[in-house]
Amino acid sequence: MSITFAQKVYALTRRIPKGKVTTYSAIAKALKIKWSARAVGNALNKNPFAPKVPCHRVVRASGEVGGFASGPKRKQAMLKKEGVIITQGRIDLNKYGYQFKIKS
DNA sequence: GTGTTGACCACAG
DNA sequence: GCTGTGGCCAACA
Repeated sequence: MSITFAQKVYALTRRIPKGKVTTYSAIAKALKIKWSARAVGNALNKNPFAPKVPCHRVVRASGEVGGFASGPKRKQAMLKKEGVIITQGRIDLNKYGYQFKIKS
């Protein structure tokens, strides 16, 4: 059984440290498909690993929480609980923006 | 196999 | 800052 794109997304999402957030683009980049954040969102949307994969830690490149299955409100509250300060529905990617290690 | 949809991003105006 | 356009990917009908 080969590792699929979605599997990689889940693996990386699970890797996100607490109190930090990442963007779909960041994950896409880590997967070498930076031009396809859509596929990342699609994989997370299905999110078969719902409780295992902290999809709420994944936000848009603009810092907006974007959309979530259980409602963005729900995710924002959780992020805030983790220590992420959200302002006007946005997250300071400058401070909480987590970046995956990308091999050259 | 084709067409549409989707939790998107980047660029131009 | 917003709108419109083009683009890639995966999954579903």
